[in-house]
Amino acid sequence: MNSDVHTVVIVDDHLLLSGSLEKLINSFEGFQVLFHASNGRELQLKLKKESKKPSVILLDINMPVMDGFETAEWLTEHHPDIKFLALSMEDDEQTILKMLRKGAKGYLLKDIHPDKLKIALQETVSKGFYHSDKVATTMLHALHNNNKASEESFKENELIFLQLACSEMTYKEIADQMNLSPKTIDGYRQELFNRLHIKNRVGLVIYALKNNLIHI
Amino acid sequence: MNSDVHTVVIVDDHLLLSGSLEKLINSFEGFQVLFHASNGRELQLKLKKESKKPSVILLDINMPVMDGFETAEWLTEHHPDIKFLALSMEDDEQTILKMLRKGAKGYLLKDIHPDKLKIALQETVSKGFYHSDKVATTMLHALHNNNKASEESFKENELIFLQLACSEMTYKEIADQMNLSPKTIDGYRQELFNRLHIKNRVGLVIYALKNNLIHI
DNA sequence: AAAAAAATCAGGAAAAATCCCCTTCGCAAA
DNA sequence: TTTGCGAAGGGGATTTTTCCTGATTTTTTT
Repeated sequence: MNSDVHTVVIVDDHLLLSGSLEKLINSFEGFQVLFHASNGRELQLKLKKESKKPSVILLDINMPVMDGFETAEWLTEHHPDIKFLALSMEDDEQTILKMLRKGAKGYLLKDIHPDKLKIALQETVSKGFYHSDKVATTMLHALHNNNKASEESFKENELIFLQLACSEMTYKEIADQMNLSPKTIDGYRQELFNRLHIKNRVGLVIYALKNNLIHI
Repeated sequence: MNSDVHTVVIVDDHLLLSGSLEKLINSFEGFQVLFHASNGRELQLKLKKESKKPSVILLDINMPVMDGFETAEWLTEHHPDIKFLALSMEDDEQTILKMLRKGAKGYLLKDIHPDKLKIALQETVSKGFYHSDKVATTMLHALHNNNKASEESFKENELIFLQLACSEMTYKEIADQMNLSPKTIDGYRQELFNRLHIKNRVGLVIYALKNNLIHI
């Protein structure tokens, strides 16, 4: 294994994808898969054990135990020298931006052509980042109307309320759970209805689901 | 290409998965990928054009244009000699049973180990089917309490109501839409609450989402 | 055709959700 | 110091949801 071979680590809970992805990447000239992990926790352990550090990490977002967001934070904090690319099926703006803000050097959708993956890996090691046209467009779009971003950014309590609202709890029960007055909860509700242009609690649930604010 | 090589076709809209899966399958002794399709419609066209018929088809469920269910029906109808395995991330009982009823020779979860895929392909060509422990258990479970199945089977109007209830419409508006009295709608609601053990409309929405009765 | 079962619809009431306008408090900017 | 702002909370009214019980009509079974 000579020194100009770049090593890759795959973090994904779908064994079939990570296993076959390994075959694909090993077929790319100049790239070699070092190991897999099926979640962030496992990645932490294996990085500690391995003496060799990977050139690039392919990081899935939806994983059990420790998901892509947490893992991205940890990587940026503890291994700022290792570049990582997010790899996900979600193509919504919020998710993409969130991963890029957490330090991802690029964002790959799982339905890209295998050749694109090769290009992404090559550019990541050579230029330090890779942004597909779609992601670049998304970033521009986000910059362009960050006014709309305010509509879709939530305060901590709003997020908690949002998640509890997507359950069978009554508002009174939610108020108890959050140690707040039912009237305060009513305030959160009204504010969100206005901001998101929705008419009732079902709309709230649908919104939260569509925007990956909760997952069921 | 000698005659004891079994050919495989992959139907999946995630190019990255199907592309890398091809590498994996080609590395299995005795197996060779014939071609891909990214949905059922494309499969139809390519099967017509190709003179060679595949031994096995790996069929994803969630696809645009023509999904796995439709494709399974078409295959069973027009190519009963081609065996196909369902390949999906959904592990809920309803989906598994639905695919098996439509003629799938097995059901593979996308998080299986690559070695399992090899075994599945081998058993499918040799024995004609492959059922993992998990799927076998699910089938037994389904047979065991098909009473519960009645809990989870819906009449036409119940399904329509369920879908409309997952919107911002009031029950009165739903009644108008369905040309029924609001009191009838109230009856549907009450009946579903009892049968599904849920307490309010949010529970209904969550249930519908979890069981793929609607998709947003 | 008669009986049974299922679907549709109603009355009435309590609980929850929704809406609108208002007060207080703390904190920070002017 | 005053002014302004946002978060927490309140009063009170209306609409919608939820629940329970019973009646009528339609469909199915016998």
